[in-house]
Amino acid sequence: MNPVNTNPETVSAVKKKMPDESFLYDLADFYRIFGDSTRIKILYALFESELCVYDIAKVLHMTQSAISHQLRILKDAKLVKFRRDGKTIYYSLDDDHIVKILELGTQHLCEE
Amino acid sequence: MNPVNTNPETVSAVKKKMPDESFLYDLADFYRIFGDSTRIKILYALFESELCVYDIAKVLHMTQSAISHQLRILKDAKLVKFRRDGKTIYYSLDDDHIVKILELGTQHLCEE
DNA sequence: TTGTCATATGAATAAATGTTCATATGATAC
DNA sequence: GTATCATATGAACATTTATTCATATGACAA
Repeated sequence: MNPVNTNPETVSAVKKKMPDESFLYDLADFYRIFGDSTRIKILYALFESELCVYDIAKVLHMTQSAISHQLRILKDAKLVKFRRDGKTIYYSLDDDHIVKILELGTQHLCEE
Repeated sequence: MNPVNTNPETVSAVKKKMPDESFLYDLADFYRIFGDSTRIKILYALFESELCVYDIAKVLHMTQSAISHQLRILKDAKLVKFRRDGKTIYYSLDDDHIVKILELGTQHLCEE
């Protein structure tokens, strides 16, 4: 049950260099947002043009409520921003890193 | 219930430029792997050094079984590779994009 | 104010996911 | 062969999470 063939020096060396717990949790939270196809689709849609909530729903063939819930998550993570025009609210991408992150993921997928 | 103030031309234009459904699902699946703190920790640990399963468990203060389950996911996604040395199996990072992706996430988190 | 449009949100449900526990596999030493 | 070490895996459980439905909010028009 208790392994013997381990390397204690390496373990403590790696432990020392590990980032803070809280940072690693924040990082995982950040990537989790990209880990849902609906949110990925919203980001790709907004990559082309700012869109109101109902138009995003039409592009994705989903309900307004489902889109609104996901936009809230994207908004909290500061991945999208919005502006109001009368009754309509237009959403758009809020960060240049997003495009780069999506591109790197694409690269990884295309090299197999 | 049925909104009137939408933009049909924009909707169809965005629809045309949207990537394939299957690609977007694959992309979400890829990012979902980064969206768990245990897997993020494993990746950061391997960033320093190749490690056997039980030493990863010691670094993260988790059970061997939990680590092994997560390594399977990372292996299937081709984010880690392994080599056998006798009874021991050493895991290491398998892709340069991983480091870049982790760096971009870090940048995003640090600019708030 | 009243009515309508656009969006947001709370509760409920169903599905996905991570960890634990027990056990299996696979390699080495005797 | 048997025993032991290192890792893998299946099933069960608990937690998280995405969508739906109904309803609330908030802005504009009449």
